[in-house]
Order: sequence, then structure tokens, then C-alpha cells
Amino acid sequence: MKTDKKCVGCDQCNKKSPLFSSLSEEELAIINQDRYSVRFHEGEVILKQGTKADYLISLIDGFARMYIEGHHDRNLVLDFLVPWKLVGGPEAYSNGKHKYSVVAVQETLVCFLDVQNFKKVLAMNSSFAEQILNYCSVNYLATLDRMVGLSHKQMHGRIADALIYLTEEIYKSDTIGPEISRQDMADFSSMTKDSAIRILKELERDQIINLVGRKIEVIDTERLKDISSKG
Amino acid sequence: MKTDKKCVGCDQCNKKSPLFSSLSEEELAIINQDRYSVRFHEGEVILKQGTKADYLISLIDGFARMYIEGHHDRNLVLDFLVPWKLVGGPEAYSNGKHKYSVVAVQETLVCFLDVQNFKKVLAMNSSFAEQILNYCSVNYLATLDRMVGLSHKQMHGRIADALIYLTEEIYKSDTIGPEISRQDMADFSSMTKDSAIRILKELERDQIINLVGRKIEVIDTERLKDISSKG
DNA sequence: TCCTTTGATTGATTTGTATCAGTGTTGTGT
DNA sequence: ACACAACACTGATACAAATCAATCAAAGGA
Repeated sequence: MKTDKKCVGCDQCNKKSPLFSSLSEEELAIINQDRYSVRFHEGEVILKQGTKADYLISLIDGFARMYIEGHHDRNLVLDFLVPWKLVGGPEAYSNGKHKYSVVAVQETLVCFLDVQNFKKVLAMNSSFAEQILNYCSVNYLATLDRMVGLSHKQMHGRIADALIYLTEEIYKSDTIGPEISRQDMADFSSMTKDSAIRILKELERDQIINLVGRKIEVIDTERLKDISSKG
Repeated sequence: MKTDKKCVGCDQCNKKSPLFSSLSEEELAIINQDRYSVRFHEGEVILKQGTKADYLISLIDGFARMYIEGHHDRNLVLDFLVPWKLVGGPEAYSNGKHKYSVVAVQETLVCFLDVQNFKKVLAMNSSFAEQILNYCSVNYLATLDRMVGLSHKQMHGRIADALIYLTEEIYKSDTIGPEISRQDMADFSSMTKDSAIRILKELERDQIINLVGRKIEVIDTERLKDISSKG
């Protein structure tokens, strides 16, 4: 998905990013200060684990993978980023280093927002602060769910969860695109690539999904949800 | 650890709870409104997963276990709560249901703080809001670490992590008290009780810890950290 | 075009962890 | 002091998942 769209400033973003929709012109101008956008090519590192977190990252266009470089040379994919996801907040907010890396899966445009300006706006607009706190809360609770799933469910359940999340939340379609590799599926459901492939093939044999090259088509969502809940 | 201490009001707590230390008299009074405290006996449920989250819970005195009732009748212990830990925020903030249960491990005193009042204070004191957001951030990043550890490390590494966390953060001593059962250790490091016992016995054989009844004494922190990092 | 690389796939094997079945130990209430 | 319950412990076994060693297929470059 190549695109020539340019970043035209926060007042434009504002029309799309639900998180910034309640801000006034003046407040947006503050966030717009020191803001800059960069276009990344496929495979390029947008943000590297361990570097200092001075900016919030907002994905404007494209598709990226957010992952932690974990133990035994394995990665844990935390999320796939689509437009208007905001990352780096917790690290920037606590003046820390980034806990994860973000890599462009496709051509991707991101905005770097200065944390200090962001904090200024938070301080002057309490309803915005409440909104952000709410965003963090929802995010945190989802992470807890994921932690329980990863640590208690076995492979079939974890793959089912991954497929459900990707179709419902990321692609909003029954088909998962070829930009998600088997390795990505494995890293997202915390298993080896070989195991992920095995389970996917099994699901195909059972007529629950179709594998078309790298694409994955979910045929039977109901049974997938059943597998997910049975863990 | 039985105690007769009573809850004397937020202005008292304020002297101890670092989170509330920056609040004015007036702001504390708002939080104090509708606040009430309850003493729980050992084994009693302070907060049940699935119930509506109308209050923030602040642990004033005692010791509690916070856990998610996960899949296959297994529990995942998220944390052990000691005085001045605040829980329930994310759920209350997003008007949701509690994602976890909290049970008193010992005689425990907790305060229930009304969320609406809490929000009021957040809206009127922006530096308090920033402080809370920072608290959430640190908490979130720690959860990510834990998620990676639980999903990538094998049992020895996970038990080592648990022992390090408990001695350094909870007990602030080399000895883990008898109120933590083997089941708790297992649920905290995401394995079965039998496995936890096995690993602990191995660590004892290797002179890394001592098992004295239910108590666990850490002898060789260095080797424990080594095991933790090797995963 | 062929060649090379990268990723997908598969079966055989090994390792890690849970399960099960049972014994020992401690503590509590009567 | 006794019985009972709850928890700690251990060994044998079964199951889940990783590893290893190959093939195979598609994509990109010279």
C-alpha cells in the first residue's frame, strides 16, 4: 500500500484522530509545535527498544509492527499499528527508555510529538487528561487480558485469539493480508514459527480457515471463538 | 500480623501515601467524601472479578493477593498488595468491571475511594493528574516486562523472577514469609503447584535458597539474578 | 533465463511441563 | 490427644511444544 499522502499538520490529523478531536485550535497549535513527520519504508525501524523516549509516536498512515525483543532471541509482538494509534506515551511520560521497537511493515508515515508540549496541553485541558487516562486504562486492561491468554492458553487458543484480534480489530475483514508473516503470527502468539505453521495448517484441515499463499482467510469465526474460549 | 489500627481519615493517610502527598486540604476533603474503610479477615474477598468498579481501593494496612481467574481453573497472581498500593483505577476509570479479584492474605484494612470524587480532584489539580498518569505509565511498563517474562522464560527463570520481586519489592528482606503458599508462588509464576515445588526444591539443593517450612530464604541473590537473566 | 535468497512446510526427535497418584507433615478444632 | 483437613512433597507417566533437519515454493537480482 504505497501512498503519496503528506502530513499536513495537526489540524488535519485532528479531523481523523479521535484522541485529539476535543482539543481547541490553541491546544493543537501547542502540540503542533516541534512536531515533525517522517516517512518510513518497509522494514525500517521507526523506534528502537532501549532508546530514550522523548517523543510520542502517532501513526498517520501505513502499517507497523510493535514488538519487544525478549529472551532467547525471541520477539513478542505486542501489537500491529494502524492509523491513529499512539505509542511511546508511557515511556515518554516516565522519562524512560522505549520498552519495545516499532518497525514499518509497509510504507508508513508517522508523526513525532514532543512530550513536553503534550504535557502542557494535558495540564491545561482536564477533559483531555481524563480522555488520555481513559485511553491508558483501556489499553492496560487489554494488556492484562493478553497476559492471561498468553500464559494460560495453549497454542490453539493463542492462535485463535490472534486470528480473531487481527480480523476484528486490525483488518476489519475476514482476510489477514500477506504483510503478516508466519513469524509475525508466531511472535504475536508467543510460539515458534514451526508451531504456528502447524496449528494454522490444522485449522485449514478443519475448514476453519483458508491459507492462500501468505494470506489467511477466516471461514468459521464461531468455531474460532470456541477454540479461543476453551483455550 | 493482627493489628488494631483504625482508619483515621485521608489527612492521616496523606502523611504516608506518597500518591496523595501533593494534595491540598480541600482536595483531600473531596476524596475523603464518600470514602469508607473496611477491615478484612484472612481469606476474605476484598474485590471480586466481574463486579462493577465504582471505587478505587487503597490498601492501608495488611497484605493481599491480586489475581485473575484465568483459564482451565488456573489463577494468575498479578501482584501482592502491601500498604499504599492503589488498585481498581483502570476499571473504575473506564466504567468497567473488575478484571481481577483481591483477597486478604492477612488481616487487612482498605479504603474505598469514590471514583467521581477522584476524577474531580484530577480535573482541578493538573500536577496530581500528571503524577497519576506517571504512576499508570510505570505500572504499565512493569506489566509489559512481566508479560514477556511469563511468556518467554521457562520455569526456572520465572521462579527466579518471582523470588527476586518478592524479596526486593514486597518483603524488602531476604526472607519470604509463610503467608505466601506454594500455590501462590505457582500462580505468580504461571505454572502448576507441583512444578513450583520441584523448582524450589532444586534451588534449595543448589544452595541458592533455603526452605524453612513455608518460609523461603534467599541465600544467593547473584545466582538467582543469573538464572533470571538466562531465562 | 538461471541462480540465490527468503519464507513456508513437514516429519522425527528431544525437551519442558502438566498430570496423576500417592506419602508425609503441619496445624486446627473438638 | 485425637481426628481431620490442608498443604508440602515425590516419582512415574502423559502430553505439549521446541528443536532439528530437510524440502519445497515464491520472489528478486544478475
